[in-house]
Amino acid sequence: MELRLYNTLTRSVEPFTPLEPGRVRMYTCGLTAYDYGHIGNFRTFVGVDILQRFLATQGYDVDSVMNITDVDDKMIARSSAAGRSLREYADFYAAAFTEDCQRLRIRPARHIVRATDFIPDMVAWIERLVASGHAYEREGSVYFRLASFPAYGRLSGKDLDGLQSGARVDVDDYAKEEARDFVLWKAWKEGEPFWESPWGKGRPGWHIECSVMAEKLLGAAAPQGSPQGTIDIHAGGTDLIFPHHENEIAQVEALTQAPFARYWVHMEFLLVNGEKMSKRLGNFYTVRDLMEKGYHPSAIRYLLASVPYRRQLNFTLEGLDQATSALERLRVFQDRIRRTPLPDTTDSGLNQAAAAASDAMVAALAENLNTAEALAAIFDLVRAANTALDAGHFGAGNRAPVQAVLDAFDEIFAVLAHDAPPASALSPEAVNQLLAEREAARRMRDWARADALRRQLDDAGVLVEDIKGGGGRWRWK
RNA sequence: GGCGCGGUAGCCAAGUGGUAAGGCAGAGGUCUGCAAAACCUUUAUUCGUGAGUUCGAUUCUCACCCGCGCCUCCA
Repeated sequence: MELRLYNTLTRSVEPFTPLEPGRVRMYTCGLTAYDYGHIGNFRTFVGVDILQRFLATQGYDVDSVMNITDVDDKMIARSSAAGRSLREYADFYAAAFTEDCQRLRIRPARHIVRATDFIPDMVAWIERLVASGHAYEREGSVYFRLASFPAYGRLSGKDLDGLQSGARVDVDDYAKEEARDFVLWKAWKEGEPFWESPWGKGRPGWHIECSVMAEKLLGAAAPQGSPQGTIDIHAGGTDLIFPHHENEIAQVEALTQAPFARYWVHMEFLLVNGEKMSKRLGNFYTVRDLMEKGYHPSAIRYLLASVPYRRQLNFTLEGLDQATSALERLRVFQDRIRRTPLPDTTDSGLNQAAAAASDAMVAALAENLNTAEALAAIFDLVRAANTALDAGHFGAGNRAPVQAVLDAFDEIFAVLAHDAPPASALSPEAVNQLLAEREAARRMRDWARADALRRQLDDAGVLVEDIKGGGGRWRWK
């Protein structure tokens, strides 16, 4: 089914078709590795993950790149304050980022790249910008000459004149021709890490990193006959539209004379108590914070995924509780259809409902990734199937079709598998031992002992459910 | 001030020019030794406010009110 995507460039939902049939070249602005990512950051990455997973299920080969910025002002300041090298510091938070992505089941981009591994490419690109008159050197720094790129501002809808008058002058940037010009290469300052360049020691500006890595790994692979340098999708958080993505466009298009990206996809913000979650405001939760409070990464992912990406999501612990409960419903259902002994029959109406749910889910996702509507389709099927199970209509012939819908759902949402149980958890053997004792007590109608054992298991995080006719099941809470 | 997103039940949230999906929570019931899970019933005469267009608007138009974001590093 054809995907329709909102494109910031045109401010409308458009049918998506990649330049090269069957292959999507996509770049996502990742994290600056100066601290743990918070769940606001991960909202964007879960959104991107869902987009990429959906494209994959539609048969596309998704050639994706995500960068990790490993040199910037904050990192330099923090790493030196911590008495560690920039590289060491970046490695630590890059590893933490990878770990959090795994917990949240974010599939890694095909290429995860570090800015400092591409410095020579950045220098070369800046040299070309200087040579073509789009950039100039001042006192060892290089700036992009905005006056040379009239198309600036198209993505964000910014008025250039307004920018010019409104711009504040950074103390570092006194040498710029115009206040609105942005830095491509920063001259070295005492005590900072540096790389050699034609303009002396220094380091790249933030914006040039993404442009150059995207162009090297994806733009250069544009298919025959299409504009060189053009990629299919560029994604990131909405706050990146201006100035970051605007600057990226300028840096690339000034040289290639071709569109940098055909679709710009921006994920809306996560709010906390009605305000943007940000490191600066200090109102953030990391995945680790929430895990310490007993929440599961899969529930975090569910919450982040359940609100369509173009809508601001106000994060609350109550919302996370709700997500936990909703997800539990899906898991219990999956357990139920896997484990319940079924009669050798088929409820054909139910299989039709499964097919309808599957179609509705795909259609919802195809319409600009409407995850809320996709979930509704799944819950409709869950209720229909539970009703059939209760009534004894759910037969062996229904198991595979219904499970297939859940599998298709989880291929995108990736929430059904259980999280790793806590390290302190009882071993499965210990759990089974206690369950067996409880079963024995129940057969003896020793309810006091049975209930005590159930409480003991409950305290250890194991939820016990009896099944009619004897036996039971359990799960981690 | 400019640009953008949004205001739908207690909470989260979908959606359409024709009379309100789904989830969570609550209440009652069925089932259960008791639970849990599941199922059934129930919870918005109404979609920020006002006006307009229309046979009919939550959905279109205009105005206004409110929340948030970007305009500076930021997912």
